[in-house]
Amino acid sequence: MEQRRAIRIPKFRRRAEARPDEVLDAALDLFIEKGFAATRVEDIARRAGLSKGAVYLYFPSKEAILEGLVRRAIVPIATQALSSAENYEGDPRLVITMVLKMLAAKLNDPRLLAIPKLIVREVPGFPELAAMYRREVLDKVMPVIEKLIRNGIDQGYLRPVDPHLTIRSIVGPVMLHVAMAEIFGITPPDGFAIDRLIDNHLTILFDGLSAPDGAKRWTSS
Amino acid sequence: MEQRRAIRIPKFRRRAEARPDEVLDAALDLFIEKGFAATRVEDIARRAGLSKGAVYLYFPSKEAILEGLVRRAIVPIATQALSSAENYEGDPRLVITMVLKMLAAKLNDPRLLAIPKLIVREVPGFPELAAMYRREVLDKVMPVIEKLIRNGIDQGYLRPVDPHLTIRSIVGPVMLHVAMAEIFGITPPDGFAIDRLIDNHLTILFDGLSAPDGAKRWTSS
DNA sequence: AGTACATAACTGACTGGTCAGTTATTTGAA
DNA sequence: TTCAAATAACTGACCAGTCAGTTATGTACT
Repeated sequence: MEQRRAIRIPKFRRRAEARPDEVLDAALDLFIEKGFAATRVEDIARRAGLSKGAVYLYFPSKEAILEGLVRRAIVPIATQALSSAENYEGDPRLVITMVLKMLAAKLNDPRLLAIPKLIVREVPGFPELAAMYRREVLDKVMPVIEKLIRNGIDQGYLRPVDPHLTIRSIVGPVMLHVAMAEIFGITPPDGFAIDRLIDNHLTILFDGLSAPDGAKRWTSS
Repeated sequence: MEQRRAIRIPKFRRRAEARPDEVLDAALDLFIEKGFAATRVEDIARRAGLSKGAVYLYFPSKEAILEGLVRRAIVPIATQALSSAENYEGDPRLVITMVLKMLAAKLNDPRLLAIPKLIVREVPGFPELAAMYRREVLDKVMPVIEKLIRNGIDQGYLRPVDPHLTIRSIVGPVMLHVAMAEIFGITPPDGFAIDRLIDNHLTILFDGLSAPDGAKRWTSS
């Protein structure tokens, strides 16, 4: 009808392979803003420049959109993290430092941070989501870290700890830092400060909280 | 259960001060089971032995039920944790150990664990909930722990770390352990094992992950 | 080049069901 | 007899998913 000048906006695009990604982008924006339950499929459609019906040409249900979203965001990160740590032989503290810093960088991007938030939030009503995340990410990443720790112990870099449980000691503080900032808005006085957090955390993680002088080695129970 | 003979179950109870608590109990059960959004007010009423309308005699809205629930569960715990740690002067590692074990015990109770889960889940659609939790719990508990750490440093028990950030190093691993078990069903081979986790965590927290021999003190960056 | 048919891409009104909150009415304790 | 306590039927709004119809694009034939 009206194409004013040179450029025309095509209304249909045949072979529209880009569409699913556009829908996913729009959905992520809205899920971040209002959460899964509170965003209507029609809103997603609108933002993607489509009608509601068209969305259902690409995704069978609203949940499928969420699942697609998570899968798209997750898989590349998991493989990246894996490549850093796999087949590494040396001081595991170097890899742990690297991986944590990489993780922190990722978590600075709101669009990536949104994914774990969505998972945590929607799990009760959508268990397959957690199952997928576990299958695609955790079941791949955790064994690698575990092996890293085990090697570190065998080679005398680390004290003999439980490798499986120690994963929580490595990652937990970072997660809690993010969660506190996100959920309760609790940050250090100088802002999010994730780099300072990681430095502080690594110091404690590797060398312990106890003062070296006068403090006997700690024994639990 | 049902009494056939002498005693009769009064159908109305005037001045029913017990009612709000009964509604809260019922609501908690259902929120644990299906989450906030998916439980209907009528279900809550039914389980409390009331009609839907009656619930609205005691609570102005569904959200008010959630808020009441959280407040009722939270406040006693916060004060209890506080009394353990306040005005303590001595090796802070003892208190930290105690508080973590107490925390772990609490988190074993599904009805208590449900509260933070509900908060995390419902924050996006109900920010006052997070604000309340922060006001009533975190803003009271965190400064106490921070002071504990500061004292520990001053008295030579602990190395000089950032007290505010170190809170995450203390609590984070426990939280992550719980979260992993709850959300993804990931536990050690021998079950939830929170006690073993805490032992492993405290060892690392106080004495560090590094092997004492041959390993130079860790310096970040 | 123009015309006709084919089909992929898309639309938006509609349906069926759900559910928070309201209200007219009933119950029973005092 | 009175009235707070409780009920059950009702209202209004919402929204995921459907589908009959529309529009843009491709193709084949002349």
